[in-house]
Amino acid sequence: MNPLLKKNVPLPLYYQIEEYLKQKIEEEEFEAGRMIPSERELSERFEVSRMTVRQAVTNLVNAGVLYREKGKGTYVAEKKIEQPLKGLTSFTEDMKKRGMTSSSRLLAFDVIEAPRDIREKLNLEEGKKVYGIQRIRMADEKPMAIENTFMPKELLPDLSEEIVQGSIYNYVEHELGMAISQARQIIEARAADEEEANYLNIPPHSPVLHIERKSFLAHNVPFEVVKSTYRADRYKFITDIDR
Amino acid sequence: MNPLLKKNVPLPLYYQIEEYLKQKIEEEEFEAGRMIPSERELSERFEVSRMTVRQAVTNLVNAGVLYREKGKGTYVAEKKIEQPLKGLTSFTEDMKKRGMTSSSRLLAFDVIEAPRDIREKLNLEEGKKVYGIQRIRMADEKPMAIENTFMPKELLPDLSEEIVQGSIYNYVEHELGMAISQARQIIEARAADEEEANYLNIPPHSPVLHIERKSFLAHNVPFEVVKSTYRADRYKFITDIDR
DNA sequence: GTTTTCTAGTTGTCTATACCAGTATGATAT
DNA sequence: ATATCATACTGGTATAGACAACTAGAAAAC
Repeated sequence: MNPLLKKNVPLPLYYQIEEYLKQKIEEEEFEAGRMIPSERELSERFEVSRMTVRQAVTNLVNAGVLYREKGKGTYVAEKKIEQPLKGLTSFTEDMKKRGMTSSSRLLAFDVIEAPRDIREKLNLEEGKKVYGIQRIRMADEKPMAIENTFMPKELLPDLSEEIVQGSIYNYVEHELGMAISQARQIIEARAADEEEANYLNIPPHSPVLHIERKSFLAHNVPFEVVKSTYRADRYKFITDIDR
Repeated sequence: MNPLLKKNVPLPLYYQIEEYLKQKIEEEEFEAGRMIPSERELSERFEVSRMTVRQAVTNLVNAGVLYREKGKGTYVAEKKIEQPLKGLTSFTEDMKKRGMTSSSRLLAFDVIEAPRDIREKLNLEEGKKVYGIQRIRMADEKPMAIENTFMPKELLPDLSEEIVQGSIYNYVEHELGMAISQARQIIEARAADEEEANYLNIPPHSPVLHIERKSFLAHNVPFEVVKSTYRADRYKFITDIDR
């Protein structure tokens, strides 16, 4: 029996071939732009039919790991550019990816009646309470952003300052079992007002990057509105687009 | 011969089956959440082998149109929510979506030796030529942004002012048959310099939104670098995130 | 009535084969 | 030297069948 594949294991052969190919690419035995063995070659080597090899290769082509050229061969694709901000990242994760340490100073943790714009953005009725959390976010010990977070009290009845000091997203996803599925961000340039300039330790009227993020749970339930003001001299927003 | 498929036409059978299924879904003969005929049923109806039907269905599953449940059947997926600004949009499309008319004033259309930063971003060797295109972008007849586009001459040897006045993306995709697959954008806030303020008709040192976009063709071939400067009082950047 | 077993139907995996359609290369004819 | 052709590769499409894994419901056993 061919020792390359385990035929007594419940893993499909095509899946094992996928793993084999991915590993060889990882080990750079098959390099980007180089051809991998042909389908017929692989089918002989693994002692499986060519259709089985094709299933493995097709999956990797769909995943963007390989690409085929008719009459020529199948090649290893260039790695996709790294997705720094794909998905939702917390400030902490974001700074970590940028190679900076992050810390934060809690300025306010209140339960307030939702102001009108927040109420509308969170689809709340008049009089409903929200958490209003204000923090200074620091990167490498220096101020990076002011962050104002609003979340409906009814969705998180037991939110505390301690939890806020840790990872709110972690708490929501793992403790409460709610998944944040989508978000929309609106990004604009502004001039810092006196208060912002003061907190961020920059001259008044300096340009700042203002980001408003609205996050949704499953079924498009609004979950939070975060208004952030970043120092423009320290922060650039990066976003990748796949078509 | 089975009249449902044209066997004397160069279109693959699996492709014709895909089209058939998509049409039935479009016509709501197969509704969301409802089961489509089984693979065996389809293979009999079309008088093709089941593997051919599977190829069609697999493609639609990968495209998110259908989903399979082992032992039960194959179902029509719910339509995805429309992504307003997902994907790469041209200035024209962007303004259209925002309900504004767009126009543009060409300030420069040059072929120049690539400056160092552009050369590095486009992976070009020293001395290679690039198009340098400068435009004022107007929305509702008023200045909205300054746009500086750089594209390698070798990728588009026959680019002309006329093409630039139209849709470059259209030209690239449909005339040249190259597909733009990915892009990265870096967004930051700045204070407008004298020249920018002048072109955009805003006070000097006003905040502006600076967006640098780098687009890629297939296989991560860099295709263009666009540096845009938007009036912050008129433009907000919106981005949606799916997890 | 409740539980278990059977059965028919579904998708999942896999084989062995065939022929088509592009590509590259070397032999051959000009 | 330069075309042209033959050939031997590559991936693309398609067949007919087999058995496995899973689901739902009907039939049988209790």
